[in-house]
Amino acid sequence: MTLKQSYGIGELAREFDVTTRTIRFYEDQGLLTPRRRGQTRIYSPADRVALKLILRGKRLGFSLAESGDLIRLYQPTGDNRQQLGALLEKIDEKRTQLRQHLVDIQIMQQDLDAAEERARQALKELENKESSDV
Amino acid sequence: MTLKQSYGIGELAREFDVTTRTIRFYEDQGLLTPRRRGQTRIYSPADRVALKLILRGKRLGFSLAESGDLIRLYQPTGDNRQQLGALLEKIDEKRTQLRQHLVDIQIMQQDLDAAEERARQALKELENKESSDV
DNA sequence: AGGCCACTTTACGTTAACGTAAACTTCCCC
DNA sequence: GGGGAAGTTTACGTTAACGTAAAGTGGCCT
Repeated sequence: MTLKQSYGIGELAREFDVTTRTIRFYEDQGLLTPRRRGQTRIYSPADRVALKLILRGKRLGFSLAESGDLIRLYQPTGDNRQQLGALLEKIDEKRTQLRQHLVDIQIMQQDLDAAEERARQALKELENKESSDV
Repeated sequence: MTLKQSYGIGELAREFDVTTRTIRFYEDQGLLTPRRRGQTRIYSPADRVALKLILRGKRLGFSLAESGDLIRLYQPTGDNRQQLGALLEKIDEKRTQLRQHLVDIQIMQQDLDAAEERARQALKELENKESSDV
């Protein structure tokens, strides 16, 4: 068995730990485009990848609209030079944004280091105090 | 001149490009604690740092409540062992979260690389087509 | 004194991203 | 053939994070 060809809505919901309501909402926003068998939705591997991307975007503080942009970046809509140019620009924008994210994360990590250091120091002092209390 | 001792609300708003409404809202949420001169707010360097942290958190997709946690991590509330233990746990949580962020960013950067590659390839093909059109 | 600015409080409005409930169909199982 | 289980549509509700408007205060300038 290679990879699944299609997924049900509940299946995806379980895998990514979201509700079916959420998945349908993303479709409503134009982020997912499942086909139908009768009236039930059938999701392709591409839909699954898109969903993954949306959730990753959420973790990084991207809005659904922004994630929509990203999804469209990966779909070969590239026809004329105009669009391709705009595409490259958008990619560059996102890159800049991600770089800022990296900086933010590094600063936060340093802050956490400092906070941990202070906490450990405070613990040490408590212990010293106790041993002198004996 | 070393560093400013205090800041006005408009001053901070300009520096960080937010509205005064936003700053007052953060105070309402307990994230900032300016003192008063008469009825106007006076912000300390610590408030300014907190505001910076909040906005950095926002860029990373943190809620105001989460940023509130972070702010409290940096304030030496550390009194008893209980609290210090809980503090260290929280720090570790945040660290884990930041690590996930890093992974997310790396994946996105790779995706962007791939998208750019495809776009450049598509451009190339357009050019080839044109040169054969002459 | 008049006017302008920066500040204040109070309070209702708004948007994104879903939650939740109701009422329905379809299929499968025993 | 009755009853889950999983899917559907429709629609109103909710929360976070502010926006926006109205009405007032205090200082400074000329």
